[in-house]
Amino acid sequence: MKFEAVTIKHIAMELGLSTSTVSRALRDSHEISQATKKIVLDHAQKVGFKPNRIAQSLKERKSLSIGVIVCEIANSFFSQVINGIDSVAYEHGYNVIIAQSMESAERELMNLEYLTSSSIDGLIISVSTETKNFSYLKKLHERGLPIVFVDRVIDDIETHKVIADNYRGAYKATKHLIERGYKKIGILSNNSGLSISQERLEGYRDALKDANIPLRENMITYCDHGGMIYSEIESAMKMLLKQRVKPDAIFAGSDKITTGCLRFMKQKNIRTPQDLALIGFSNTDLTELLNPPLSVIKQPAFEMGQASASLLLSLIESKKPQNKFETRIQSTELLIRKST
Amino acid sequence: MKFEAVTIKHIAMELGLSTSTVSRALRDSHEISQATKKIVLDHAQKVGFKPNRIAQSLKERKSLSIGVIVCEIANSFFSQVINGIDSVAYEHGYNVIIAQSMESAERELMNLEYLTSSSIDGLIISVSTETKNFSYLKKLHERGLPIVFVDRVIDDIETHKVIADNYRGAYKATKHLIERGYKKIGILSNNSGLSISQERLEGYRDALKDANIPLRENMITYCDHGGMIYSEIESAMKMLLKQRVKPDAIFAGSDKITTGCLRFMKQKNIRTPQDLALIGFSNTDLTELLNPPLSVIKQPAFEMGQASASLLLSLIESKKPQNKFETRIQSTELLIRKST
DNA sequence: TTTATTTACGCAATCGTTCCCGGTAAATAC
DNA sequence: GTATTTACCGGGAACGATTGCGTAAATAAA
Repeated sequence: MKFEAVTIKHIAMELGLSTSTVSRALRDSHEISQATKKIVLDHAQKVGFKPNRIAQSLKERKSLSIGVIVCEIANSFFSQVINGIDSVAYEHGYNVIIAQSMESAERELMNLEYLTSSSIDGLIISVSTETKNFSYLKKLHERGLPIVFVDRVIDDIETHKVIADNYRGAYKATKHLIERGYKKIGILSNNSGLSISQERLEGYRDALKDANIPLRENMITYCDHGGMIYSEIESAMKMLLKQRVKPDAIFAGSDKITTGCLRFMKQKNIRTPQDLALIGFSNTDLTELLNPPLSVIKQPAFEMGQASASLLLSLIESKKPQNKFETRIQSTELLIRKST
Repeated sequence: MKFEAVTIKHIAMELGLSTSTVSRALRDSHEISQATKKIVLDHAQKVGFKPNRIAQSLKERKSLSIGVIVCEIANSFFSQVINGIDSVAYEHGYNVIIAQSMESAERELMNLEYLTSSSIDGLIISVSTETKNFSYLKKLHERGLPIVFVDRVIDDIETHKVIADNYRGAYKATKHLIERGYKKIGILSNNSGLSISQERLEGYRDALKDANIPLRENMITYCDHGGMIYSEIESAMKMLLKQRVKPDAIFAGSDKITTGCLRFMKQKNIRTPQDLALIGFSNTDLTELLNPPLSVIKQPAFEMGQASASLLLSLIESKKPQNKFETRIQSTELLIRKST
């Protein structure tokens, strides 16, 4: 099935003009008389002419579309980020092409190759938990592809980055637990390779230190797939709970891990917060409706998406290569509810 | 900033061949000798040649990308649908370009114009609650743009449609409430213009009829923006509760309405299910963790996305214009929990 | 009246691929 | 030894829009 569109050539033929005149008239060039412009514009309107963006892209050597790679769309945090990206991109006439890595480095690489086959002007990416080899990304960056990292960043690559204040978020959450009297705080961290994990762990560590609570290494567990697989949360929790000194509170390192943790506790009939308190990073707007209403650290996901899109667009539209890059750190919000 | 890519022309120059030979070698044409093919392929591999999709699109007159318009990405149902679409599209080498209507007919139209300016090969759309005028969509369809409707369909336009079994879902939910002893069942329907609303309302009506419970028209309320605005849920609930015959159960017509309803009940200290039972359509995977765990009708969102994508691709890739269209009705799942 | 300048438009190249036509050599058939 | 086929490759025209350059006519300046 073909969708036959009206082209500039058709208009030129029908009006007995050249394609250049039509093109210029449509772009309101000063080289075309008002009379001709009117004729062209009216006719274009009548036949419903829409410039072919593909042809424009080829000519202008840009596609007016940006690629976005996240681990999963159906994740409240990332869907909000995408929402923010979309809002800014749309205003500037850019398309947003979305791809999901599903936390797989292999799928991420495939998406990367796919998106960059000359069809995107820039990339916003939040790397997968599995990603250890950044060489392809680095090569793309060196070859001049504008890239902005959001949430999960890579230190090695110098470009704009947009993150939540993970350190302070984790610090505040841990401090809050301590103030509530919890001293044995277990942590279910995301994959240890991720920037967010390291920052959040650091906030946790410092909050304990500042409260003079000794850090127990066996209170720290990792969910290598970011909670994508429920069993890893299960085994992390089991590990924490079978120790001689059991935790009295849990700090969860991501959206999926937080809700997964609650699911585990419910299954095992562990009461919250009486038996075990729970706080975690989360961006679902349902947390206050949960049982118990969950204390969470909420990230400004929508704003992060907006920021990364506008940074990317500035990169794309700047004439000369940039070398001054910024890392935007957006503050998190601590919402205290019944679970702590 | 430009991102200089290797072209077929570069390879031709460096190898002392013509562009046609290189192109044919890369496409494994029988007109090229094995030796030449190997030389070209090796060199292309070495310099990291990626065909320019924009140029291919222009030449082949197709963009290998499909447009998706939903009301909101950050909605569990639609993000799952998109996930399904993405999975199929990706396998077939298609890009997915996503746009959000935010339940606004105006934004929907803008998205439509934008996506169809020759840059998409087909469209998957779930119309907004506000959409009353389908003429633009119809015109596009008549001009040959392959379109598949998902979830919220338009009867007037004959093409493939993918929906959940809204009628049976609503019927089962209502029947379940009746079996539990609830007889005064209020309904918070989505916008009355939507196909899903009508189908769900019909299921509700028939279930009451089959149980010989008289239908009270004042038990039916509408949320015109699909729960996008919390206040409409609030006023609908207030309306239901101030009647002389108050409902003893609520059936909510969409994801946002269901959780909004629970939010309202929590705010007003209405106990569920003692004071008021609640069941609704919802696709969040958190419903069992809510307080109380929510009984819901769950739609096969991911599968619906997959189905609509494969139907669209079949439409796109069929040589001749189709005139046999199917409406795929996928069954819903009734999950009974504590709220009823 | 002659020359310079402006106005308004057409020609043709370009972006990167693909593909229809050829063309030339070697290989085979007659 | 000629005719025909086969294998292999290049030239060049598309796809649709943009734009530098050239040029006729119209106007202004000399």
